[in-house]
Amino acid sequence: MPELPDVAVNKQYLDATALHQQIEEVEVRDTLVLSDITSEALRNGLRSHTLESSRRHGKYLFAEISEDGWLLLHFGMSGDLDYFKGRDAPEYTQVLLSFTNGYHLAYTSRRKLGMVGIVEAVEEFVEEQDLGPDALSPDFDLAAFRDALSGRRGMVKSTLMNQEIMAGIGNVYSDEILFQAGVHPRTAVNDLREETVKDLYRAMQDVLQTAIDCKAKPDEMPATYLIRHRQEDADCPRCGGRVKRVDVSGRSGYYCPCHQDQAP
DNA sequence: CGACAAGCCTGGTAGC
DNA sequence: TGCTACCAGGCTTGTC
Repeated sequence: MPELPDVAVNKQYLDATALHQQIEEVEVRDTLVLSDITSEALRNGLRSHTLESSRRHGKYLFAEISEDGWLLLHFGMSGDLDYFKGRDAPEYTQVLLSFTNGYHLAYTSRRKLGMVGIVEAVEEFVEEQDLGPDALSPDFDLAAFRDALSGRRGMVKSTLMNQEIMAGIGNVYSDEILFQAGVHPRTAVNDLREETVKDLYRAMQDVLQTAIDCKAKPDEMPATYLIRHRQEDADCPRCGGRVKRVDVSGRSGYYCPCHQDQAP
Protein backbone atom coordinates (compact mmCIF):
# COMPACT_ATOMS: atom_id res chain seq x y z
CA MET A 1 0.00 0.00 0.00
CA PRO A 2 2.39 2.49 -1.25
CA GLU A 3 1.59 5.97 -0.05
CA LEU A 4 3.81 7.93 2.32
CA PRO A 5 3.05 5.88 5.46
CA ASP A 6 3.51 2.59 3.63
CA VAL A 7 6.80 3.70 2.15
CA ALA A 8 7.92 4.96 5.57
CA VAL A 9 7.22 1.50 6.96
CA ASN A 10 9.11 -0.06 4.05
CA LYS A 11 12.03 2.21 4.92
CA GLN A 12 12.00 0.98 8.53
CA TYR A 13 11.87 -2.56 7.21
CA LEU A 14 14.79 -2.02 4.85
CA ASP A 15 16.81 -0.34 7.60
CA ALA A 16 16.19 -3.27 9.94
CA THR A 17 17.05 -5.97 7.41
CA ALA A 18 19.07 -5.47 4.25
CA LEU A 19 21.49 -2.67 5.14
CA HIS A 20 25.25 -3.37 5.30
CA GLN A 21 25.02 -6.75 3.60
CA GLN A 22 27.13 -7.37 0.55
CA ILE A 23 25.09 -7.90 -2.60
CA GLU A 24 26.15 -11.02 -4.43
CA GLU A 25 23.64 -11.17 -7.24
CA VAL A 26 20.82 -9.18 -8.79
CA GLU A 27 18.08 -10.87 -10.74
CA VAL A 28 15.60 -8.86 -12.80
CA ARG A 29 12.56 -10.96 -13.57
CA ASP A 30 10.58 -8.31 -15.41
CA THR A 31 12.25 -5.34 -17.01
CA LEU A 32 8.96 -3.44 -17.02
CA VAL A 33 9.70 -2.19 -13.52
CA LEU A 34 13.12 -0.84 -14.48
CA SER A 35 13.33 2.91 -14.62
CA ASP A 36 15.75 4.22 -17.26
CA ILE A 37 18.19 1.41 -16.64
CA THR A 38 19.04 -1.96 -18.17
CA SER A 39 19.19 -5.16 -16.16
CA GLU A 40 22.95 -5.23 -16.73
CA ALA A 41 23.44 -1.68 -15.49
CA LEU A 42 21.36 -2.35 -12.40
CA ARG A 43 23.36 -5.49 -11.68
CA ASN A 44 26.68 -3.79 -12.26
CA GLY A 45 25.67 -0.87 -10.09
CA LEU A 46 24.72 -3.10 -7.17
CA ARG A 47 26.80 -6.25 -7.29
CA SER A 48 29.55 -6.52 -4.67
CA HIS A 49 28.27 -3.32 -3.05
CA THR A 50 26.25 -2.79 0.11
CA LEU A 51 23.24 -0.60 0.89
CA GLU A 52 24.45 1.80 3.55
CA SER A 53 21.51 4.00 4.50
CA SER A 54 18.11 5.00 3.24
CA ARG A 55 16.01 8.06 2.63
CA ARG A 56 12.43 8.67 1.69
CA HIS A 57 10.79 11.49 -0.20
CA GLY A 58 7.06 11.23 -0.71
CA LYS A 59 6.36 7.79 -2.11
CA TYR A 60 9.95 7.20 -3.20
CA LEU A 61 12.50 5.22 -1.23
CA PHE A 62 16.23 5.53 -1.83
CA ALA A 63 18.98 3.26 -0.55
CA GLU A 64 22.53 4.57 -0.62
CA ILE A 65 24.85 2.26 -2.55
CA SER A 66 28.36 1.96 -1.17
CA GLU A 67 30.75 3.81 -3.51
CA ASP A 68 28.24 5.40 -5.84
CA GLY A 69 24.60 6.35 -6.31
CA TRP A 70 21.28 5.44 -4.76
CA LEU A 71 19.00 2.51 -5.42
CA LEU A 72 15.61 3.96 -6.31
CA LEU A 73 12.49 2.08 -5.23
CA HIS A 74 8.98 3.15 -6.08
CA PHE A 75 6.11 0.84 -5.30
CA GLY A 76 3.44 1.87 -7.75
CA MET A 77 0.02 0.54 -6.81
CA SER A 78 1.08 -2.81 -5.51
CA GLY A 79 4.78 -2.96 -4.62
CA ASP A 80 6.39 -4.31 -1.47
CA LEU A 81 9.65 -5.57 0.02
CA ASP A 82 10.39 -9.01 1.44
CA TYR A 83 13.67 -9.99 3.13
CA PHE A 84 13.95 -13.73 3.49
CA LYS A 85 16.18 -16.77 3.59
CA GLY A 86 15.80 -20.46 2.89
CA ARG A 87 12.64 -20.40 0.80
CA ASP A 88 11.49 -19.47 -2.67
CA ALA A 89 11.10 -15.83 -3.63
CA PRO A 90 7.53 -14.61 -3.12
CA GLU A 91 5.01 -14.46 -5.90
CA TYR A 92 5.26 -11.36 -8.10
CA THR A 93 8.95 -10.86 -7.37
CA GLN A 94 10.20 -8.53 -10.09
CA VAL A 95 13.70 -7.80 -8.80
CA LEU A 96 15.65 -9.99 -6.42
CA LEU A 97 18.81 -8.97 -4.58
CA SER A 98 20.81 -11.82 -3.06
CA PHE A 99 23.30 -11.15 -0.30
CA THR A 100 26.43 -13.03 0.72
CA ASN A 101 24.80 -13.87 4.08
CA GLY A 102 22.29 -16.07 2.28
CA TYR A 103 19.38 -13.67 2.58
CA HIS A 104 17.46 -12.18 -0.31
CA LEU A 105 15.55 -8.94 -0.72
CA ALA A 106 12.60 -9.22 -3.09
CA TYR A 107 10.97 -6.23 -4.68
CA THR A 108 7.50 -7.50 -5.48
CA SER A 109 4.88 -5.81 -7.61
CA ARG A 110 1.71 -7.43 -8.79
CA ARG A 111 0.78 -4.73 -11.28
CA LYS A 112 4.31 -3.76 -12.24
CA LEU A 113 3.52 -0.07 -12.16
CA GLY A 114 6.38 0.66 -9.78
CA MET A 115 9.96 1.53 -10.60
CA VAL A 116 13.42 0.29 -9.69
CA GLY A 117 16.53 2.13 -10.79
CA ILE A 118 19.71 3.87 -9.78
CA VAL A 119 19.99 7.63 -9.40
CA GLU A 120 23.02 9.80 -8.80
CA ALA A 121 21.64 11.95 -6.00
CA VAL A 122 18.36 12.18 -4.15
CA GLU A 123 17.96 15.95 -4.37
CA GLU A 124 18.66 15.88 -8.08
CA PHE A 125 16.03 13.21 -8.63
CA VAL A 126 13.46 15.09 -6.56
CA GLU A 127 14.09 18.19 -8.65
CA GLU A 128 13.93 16.37 -11.97
CA GLN A 129 10.62 14.78 -11.02
CA ASP A 130 9.31 18.15 -9.86
CA LEU A 131 8.34 16.64 -6.54
CA GLY A 132 7.01 19.02 -3.95
CA PRO A 133 8.12 18.97 -0.32
CA ASP A 134 7.58 15.75 1.56
CA ALA A 135 4.25 16.04 3.34
CA LEU A 136 5.86 15.14 6.69
CA SER A 137 9.00 17.20 6.29
CA PRO A 138 9.56 19.52 9.29
CA ASP A 139 10.04 22.36 6.79
CA PHE A 140 6.56 21.81 5.43
CA ASP A 141 4.83 23.77 8.16
CA LEU A 142 1.40 25.38 8.16
CA ALA A 143 2.69 28.48 6.36
CA ALA A 144 4.30 26.35 3.65
CA PHE A 145 1.12 24.30 3.33
CA ARG A 146 -0.94 27.47 2.96
CA ASP A 147 1.46 28.75 0.30
CA ALA A 148 1.32 25.44 -1.53
CA LEU A 149 -2.48 25.68 -1.76
CA SER A 150 -2.68 29.35 -2.65
CA GLY A 151 -3.61 30.13 -6.22
CA ARG A 152 -4.78 26.60 -6.90
CA ARG A 153 -8.08 26.17 -8.67
CA GLY A 154 -8.57 22.41 -8.58
CA MET A 155 -10.45 20.25 -6.11
CA VAL A 156 -8.95 19.73 -2.69
CA LYS A 157 -8.59 15.95 -3.05
CA SER A 158 -6.70 16.26 -6.34
CA THR A 159 -4.51 18.96 -4.85
CA LEU A 160 -3.53 16.87 -1.83
CA MET A 161 -2.68 14.04 -4.23
CA ASN A 162 -0.64 16.23 -6.58
CA GLN A 163 2.96 15.15 -6.00
CA GLU A 164 4.29 18.42 -7.40
CA ILE A 165 2.49 20.38 -4.70
CA MET A 166 3.32 18.05 -1.82
CA ALA A 167 4.76 14.57 -2.02
CA GLY A 168 3.43 11.43 -0.40
CA ILE A 169 -0.36 11.53 -0.30
CA GLY A 170 -2.39 9.20 -2.52
CA ASN A 171 -5.98 8.15 -2.91
CA VAL A 172 -6.48 6.38 0.42
CA TYR A 173 -4.83 8.91 2.71
CA SER A 174 -6.29 11.92 0.93
CA ASP A 175 -9.69 10.44 1.73
CA GLU A 176 -8.64 9.91 5.34
CA ILE A 177 -7.34 13.47 5.76
CA LEU A 178 -10.51 14.97 4.28
CA PHE A 179 -12.64 12.69 6.41
CA GLN A 180 -10.87 13.71 9.63
CA ALA A 181 -10.94 17.39 8.67
CA GLY A 182 -14.62 17.23 7.69
CA VAL A 183 -14.02 18.55 4.19
CA HIS A 184 -15.79 17.34 1.06
CA PRO A 185 -13.31 15.91 -1.47
CA ARG A 186 -14.61 18.02 -4.34
CA THR A 187 -14.33 21.33 -2.52
CA ALA A 188 -12.48 23.89 -4.65
CA VAL A 189 -9.17 24.80 -3.01
CA ASN A 190 -9.77 28.50 -3.52
CA ASP A 191 -13.03 28.23 -1.60
CA LEU A 192 -11.33 26.90 1.54
CA ARG A 193 -11.58 29.16 4.55
CA GLU A 194 -8.45 30.02 6.52
CA GLU A 195 -9.62 27.91 9.44
CA THR A 196 -10.31 24.95 7.16
CA VAL A 197 -6.79 25.10 5.73
CA LYS A 198 -5.50 24.85 9.27
CA ASP A 199 -7.80 21.88 9.97
CA LEU A 200 -6.56 20.15 6.83
CA TYR A 201 -2.95 20.69 7.77
CA ARG A 202 -3.49 19.30 11.26
CA ALA A 203 -5.40 16.31 9.87
CA MET A 204 -2.66 15.66 7.33
CA GLN A 205 0.08 15.61 9.98
CA ASP A 206 -1.98 13.55 12.33
CA VAL A 207 -3.23 10.99 9.83
CA LEU A 208 0.16 10.38 8.23
CA GLN A 209 1.99 10.05 11.55
CA THR A 210 -0.70 7.87 13.09
CA ALA A 211 -0.67 5.61 10.05
CA ILE A 212 3.11 5.18 10.35
CA ASP A 213 2.78 4.48 14.08
CA CYS A 214 0.26 1.78 13.16
CA LYS A 215 2.75 0.29 10.69
CA ALA A 216 0.36 1.35 7.93
CA LYS A 217 -1.92 -1.54 8.87
CA PRO A 218 -5.57 -0.51 8.59
CA ASP A 219 -6.61 -2.95 11.32
CA GLU A 220 -4.38 -1.21 13.84
CA MET A 221 -5.54 2.30 13.07
CA PRO A 222 -8.01 4.16 15.28
CA ALA A 223 -11.62 3.04 15.10
CA THR A 224 -12.57 6.58 14.09
CA TYR A 225 -10.65 6.23 10.83
CA LEU A 226 -12.37 5.90 7.47
CA ILE A 227 -9.79 3.48 6.09
CA ARG A 228 -11.66 0.28 6.98
CA HIS A 229 -14.94 1.76 5.77
CA ARG A 230 -13.95 2.85 2.28
CA GLN A 231 -16.89 1.36 0.48
CA GLU A 232 -20.26 2.57 -0.67
CA ASP A 233 -22.93 2.56 2.05
CA ALA A 234 -20.56 1.55 4.84
CA ASP A 235 -21.35 3.06 8.25
CA CYS A 236 -19.44 6.24 9.02
CA PRO A 237 -17.22 5.57 12.05
CA ARG A 238 -17.60 9.15 13.26
CA CYS A 239 -21.26 10.05 12.87
CA GLY A 240 -24.48 8.38 11.82
CA GLY A 241 -23.83 8.87 8.13
CA ARG A 242 -23.40 6.45 5.26
CA VAL A 243 -20.17 6.45 3.27
CA LYS A 244 -20.56 7.52 -0.37
CA ARG A 245 -18.32 7.22 -3.39
CA VAL A 246 -17.51 10.21 -5.50
CA ASP A 247 -15.48 10.54 -8.69
CA VAL A 248 -12.61 12.99 -8.42
CA SER A 249 -10.55 13.27 -11.58
CA GLY A 250 -11.02 9.66 -12.45
CA ARG A 251 -10.21 8.36 -8.97
CA SER A 252 -12.76 7.05 -6.51
CA GLY A 253 -13.01 9.07 -3.35
CA TYR A 254 -14.95 7.88 -0.32
CA TYR A 255 -16.48 10.31 2.13
CA CYS A 256 -19.31 10.82 4.59
CA PRO A 257 -21.87 13.34 3.30
CA CYS A 258 -23.13 13.76 6.86
CA HIS A 259 -20.06 15.38 8.37
CA GLN A 260 -17.98 16.38 5.33
CA ASP A 261 -19.39 19.68 4.00
CA GLN A 262 -21.49 19.50 0.88
CA ALA A 263 -19.86 20.85 -2.24
CA PRO A 264 -20.48 20.71 -5.99
C1' DC B 1 -17.77 -9.80 -19.06
C1' DG B 2 -16.96 -5.09 -17.49
C1' DA B 3 -15.68 -2.21 -13.67
C1' DC B 4 -12.36 -1.36 -10.49
C1' DA B 5 -7.87 -1.14 -7.61
C1' DA B 6 -3.26 2.09 -3.12
C1' DG B 7 0.75 4.36 -8.52
C1' DC B 8 2.50 7.87 -12.48
C1' DC B 9 2.56 9.77 -17.27
C1' DT B 10 0.60 12.09 -21.21
C1' DG B 11 -2.08 15.03 -24.38
C1' DG B 12 -5.75 18.11 -24.90
C1' DT B 13 -8.07 22.01 -22.96
C1' DA B 14 -10.22 25.28 -19.41
C1' DG B 15 -9.22 29.33 -17.22
C1' DC B 16 -6.49 33.20 -15.85
C1' DT C 1 -3.49 35.21 -27.29
C1' DG C 2 -0.34 32.44 -24.50
C1' DC C 3 0.82 29.86 -20.78
C1' DT C 4 -0.32 27.03 -16.99
C1' DA C 5 -2.70 24.02 -14.24
C1' DC C 6 -6.08 20.69 -14.44
C1' DC C 7 -8.35 16.59 -15.81
C1' DA C 8 -9.53 12.35 -18.45
C1' DG C 9 -7.50 8.40 -20.13
C1' DG C 10 -3.90 4.90 -20.45
C1' DC C 11 -0.62 1.69 -18.55
C1' DT C 12 -0.75 -3.38 -15.88
C1' DT C 13 -2.86 -7.55 -14.14
C1' DG C 14 -5.71 -9.64 -10.85
C1' DT C 15 -10.29 -9.66 -8.41
C1' DC C 16 -15.18 -9.03 -7.76
